[in-house]
Amino acid sequence: MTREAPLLRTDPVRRLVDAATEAFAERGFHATTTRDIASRAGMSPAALYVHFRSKEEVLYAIALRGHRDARQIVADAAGGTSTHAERLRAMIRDFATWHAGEHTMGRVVQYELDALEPGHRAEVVLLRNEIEADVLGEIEAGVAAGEFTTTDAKGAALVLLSLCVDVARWYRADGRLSPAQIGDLYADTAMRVVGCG
Amino acid sequence: MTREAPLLRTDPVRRLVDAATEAFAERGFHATTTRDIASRAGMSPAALYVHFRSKEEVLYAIALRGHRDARQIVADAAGGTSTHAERLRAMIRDFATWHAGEHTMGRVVQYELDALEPGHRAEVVLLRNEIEADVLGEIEAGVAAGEFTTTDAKGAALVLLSLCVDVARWYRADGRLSPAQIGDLYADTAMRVVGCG
DNA sequence: GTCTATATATCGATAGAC
DNA sequence: GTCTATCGATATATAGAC
Repeated sequence: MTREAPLLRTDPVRRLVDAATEAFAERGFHATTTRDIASRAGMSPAALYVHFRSKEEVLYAIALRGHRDARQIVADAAGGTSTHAERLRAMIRDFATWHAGEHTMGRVVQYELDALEPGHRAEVVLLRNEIEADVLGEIEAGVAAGEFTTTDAKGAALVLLSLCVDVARWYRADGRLSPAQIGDLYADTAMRVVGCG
Repeated sequence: MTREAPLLRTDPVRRLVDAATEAFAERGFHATTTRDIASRAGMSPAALYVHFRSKEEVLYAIALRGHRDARQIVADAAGGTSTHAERLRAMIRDFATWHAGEHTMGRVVQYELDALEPGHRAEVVLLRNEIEADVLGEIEAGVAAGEFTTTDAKGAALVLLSLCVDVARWYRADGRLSPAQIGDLYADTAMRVVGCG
């Protein structure tokens, strides 16, 4: 059995990425200084450049991790249940819950993409397209199976994805609804939007 | 009859506000330089400070105008029709259409508020609360009148307002849907969400 | 009220010791 | 791999001529 990697808490790359995620979410990419990121990670200003070539590369690392996590959430929710209604419910519930619980990551992932270099941005857009295709595919399958009555599957997919993403904008930890409650509200809303039940 | 004000096109304050709105929407408040704003308005870097005390004051002027416009859109839509369903339809349709057609202003209004100084921010939040109260009030009135079947008026209001706001994030002029089509899609969605028809 | 020129501060990124 | 020190570029905002 091989040795484990160093503890996550002491992994400098992980510490820098986590620190940058918080900073970017609070103040935005352009308003965040590399000094601030390094300081939050308990390092000197120069330490960031040992692990990343630029501030933009830190954002790229965050965007990749965030989109891969989100994609996994949706893909996992799509498996394991039988009806299209239950699958769509689970997808929207978990995607909305993720944007609430991980709103710090979500805010960076959804609102700082324009700060990525074109090549990095294009890579991230591919992951976004996969998530959108997952949701649209489930709606269209439900319509084909007679579970949903909507005549505008694309419109319904647009509405539901937009709703989930916007949770990252307005969610506050001290608000009225918990992430799980938001997930339930949005799953119910999804059923109404596609015309189910 | 008194003289008219100077032509809008030559009003330097208006030119600076319009230039700043475009710049903030494209690159964000912090990434926009005062040189860029002045240059877009056809002025020297120093000219901005003749009309505004700081870059933040330009954002404040934009945020006030944007929120007042949006509030007016919703208030106007709430008048002139008879049923609560028609009123809510009109409110959501026009609010969504505004965020599409005025997506440049909408993006600044919805995503750059954190850059405002606390006092200015508080003022703008008051206007936002009025819009939210308008929508929630209409839903609750519709429920009381037996037009809507939802048992969660606050949840429905949250969902509908979030949907409309997020249009400013994803809308592109070269996209599949026109502002009017988005308005119709969202008005239909509103009826499904509150349980009407 | 607009300009040119610049004061002052701070940024991203690098150099070199350890 | 982390640090201190700093370079070069660029930012907001101001001074003073016209």
